[in-house]
Amino acid sequence: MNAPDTLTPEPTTLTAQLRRGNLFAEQCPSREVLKHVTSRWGVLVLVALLEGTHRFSDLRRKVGGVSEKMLAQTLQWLEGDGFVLRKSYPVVPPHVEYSLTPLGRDVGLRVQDLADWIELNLSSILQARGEPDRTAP
Amino acid sequence: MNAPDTLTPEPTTLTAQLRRGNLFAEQCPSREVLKHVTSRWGVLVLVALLEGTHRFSDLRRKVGGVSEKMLAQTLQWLEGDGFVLRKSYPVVPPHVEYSLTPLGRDVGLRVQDLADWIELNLSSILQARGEPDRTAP
DNA sequence: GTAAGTACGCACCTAAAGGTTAGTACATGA
DNA sequence: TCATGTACTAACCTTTAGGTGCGTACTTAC
Repeated sequence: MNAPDTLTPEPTTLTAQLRRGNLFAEQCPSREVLKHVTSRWGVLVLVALLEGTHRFSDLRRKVGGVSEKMLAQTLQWLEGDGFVLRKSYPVVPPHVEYSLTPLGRDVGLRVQDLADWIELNLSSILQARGEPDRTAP
Repeated sequence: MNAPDTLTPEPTTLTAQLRRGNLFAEQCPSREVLKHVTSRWGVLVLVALLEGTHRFSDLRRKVGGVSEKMLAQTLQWLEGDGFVLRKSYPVVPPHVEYSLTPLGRDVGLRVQDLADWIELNLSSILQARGEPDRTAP
């Protein structure tokens, strides 16, 4: 099942592999992107922004527990990857709006799908965990 | 700290919130599960196991860059959450097989969906990043 | 007059993730 | 006989994610 490296199981070219990205390869840039998207706050920010444009402090209030520093950093990561669009208005009390790019909406949906699944199946998971399901009646 | 508790934005009961899980709530156990699933190696292990049962060292070889320690720990996390089934045969060179539970297959599929999307759209992302797309001809 | 809100940057610090090395108890192959 | 593979654990160390607090340049509201 697990193929020794001597034989290439899939007939893909090197460039095709690079173009596609291969998460199993250690040095693949896709690992970085995955890290941003699945980071502790990245997930929550993406899901939050799926609901629409938010300002910085809106996000801060919505995502329970983020520090300002991490929120800023996460937004910069996601902006750098082309998932988030930052629009700042040069008014005197700062005003900045964050929204998702089309690319961001795409990942966001998949992340949300995962997040929703976990939320919905939480009690099953906790039961499997052996931790008595305290949510049960 | 955040969100005045005085106003409840959504008319859900406390038990419903607990049963469902709410990732935006700081102390919700779903955060833990999400952490395991979206951890650096958790993602890759889940995707790898979707292809079928693997032995420890098969996984180690397949997932580029994992240390034995982290692989073991990740597998224990996922086993603890009821996503992974560990079957050990008490033979003299140790033999252990890892596979997904039905619950695990469910999350795995969503994680794979996300992973696949990133792999496929990698070059668009890298372009958005401003990093010249080195995969282009 | 001052307290609060805005969107951060900077500096410092802790906790946790992650890596490295060694060791185990045998069996098989060179 | 020595090396290698197996599935780990324990001890130790490094790196980084993440948190805390401070400052800012104003404005609005109390």
